[in-house]
Amino acid sequence: MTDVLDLEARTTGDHQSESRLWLRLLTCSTMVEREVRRRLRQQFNVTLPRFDLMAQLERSPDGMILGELSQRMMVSNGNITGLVRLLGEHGLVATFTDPGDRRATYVRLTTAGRANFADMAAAHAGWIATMFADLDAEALARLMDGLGRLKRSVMQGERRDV
Amino acid sequence: MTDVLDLEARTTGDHQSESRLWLRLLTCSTMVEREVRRRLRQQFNVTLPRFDLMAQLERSPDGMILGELSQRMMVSNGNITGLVRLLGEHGLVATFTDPGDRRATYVRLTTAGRANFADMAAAHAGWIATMFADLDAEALARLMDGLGRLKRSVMQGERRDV
DNA sequence: TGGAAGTATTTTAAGCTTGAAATATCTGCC
DNA sequence: GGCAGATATTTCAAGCTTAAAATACTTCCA
Repeated sequence: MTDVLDLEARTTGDHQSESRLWLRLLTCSTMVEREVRRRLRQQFNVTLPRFDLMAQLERSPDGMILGELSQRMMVSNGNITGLVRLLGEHGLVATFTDPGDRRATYVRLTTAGRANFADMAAAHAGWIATMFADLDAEALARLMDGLGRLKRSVMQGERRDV
Repeated sequence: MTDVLDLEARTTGDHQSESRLWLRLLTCSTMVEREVRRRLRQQFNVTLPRFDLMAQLERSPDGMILGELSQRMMVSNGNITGLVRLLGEHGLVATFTDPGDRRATYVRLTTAGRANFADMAAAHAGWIATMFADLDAEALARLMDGLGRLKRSVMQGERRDV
């Protein structure tokens, strides 16, 4: 049904649907992110990047190398350096050098960090559930699937790029 | 089929599906945004916030008040002040005070700004289309719909909040 | 009229983020 | 052994972003 229109689009360079979808995706993500930032600050006096870093560490009880953290969080190495230093000063994470490779630094949550994060994570999940409340299980599943495809599509493009 | 599980989830405070969906949404949005930032910098030597601001102005040929810009871009007022000053110094936007309300400042694209933006916008649409290339028309429509619901759901929650 | 409350914007201080250059260490090969 | 290239991290300067306080102007109503 849309084949003719698709062909038209590809020849004339009309990319409206994609651009509009991107705009909406960005709007959703910004709205949720702003709200999460606001609540983290108000209720836990913590910033989103610090929360995100702790969330990554929570999944690796044995610690994680800085570079891996940087990859997973999709931010620069220099960024991680500063965040880890700050969290370290607050006693929420601890670092140690890999004895087998003295270039590498491992980070892990301290006991205090883990307890602190558990509180925040529970509240966080609640905020998200509230914001997503009007989506039923099927809508959630559909979105999950569509975004999965999008993720693969974007990664595919990046691979083509290199 | 999922009713029992849903009930279980609501009683025990399990919000996994929502949290996982949020994580995936954030990943997609970050990936696309990073790529757009990179290309804007490399190919046009411009930052994403400046591009976004010009994109807003492009839709209002007669100009827009700073506060409206701030609302539409979902950023703080102070942020807009700085961006507009910078773009003004580069001759891409011009500002003038509303004669009827001397508190308000209008901004609009200059001719140079409009021309500059047209180039960038065309390239931008192409990048997005490439990144979204593996999604057919139906997948695009489905995502558009799902994100529309999500957007309304989040806004609903914010309204409840006040 | 006068002033209280509201609105538009700017300023400020603190923190995040980046890309690129610099530093330190490791690995593999001769 | 020793050196070239790869890898892990830090430093740096520039720019973005925010919330809150300050400034400037407008509106409304007694």
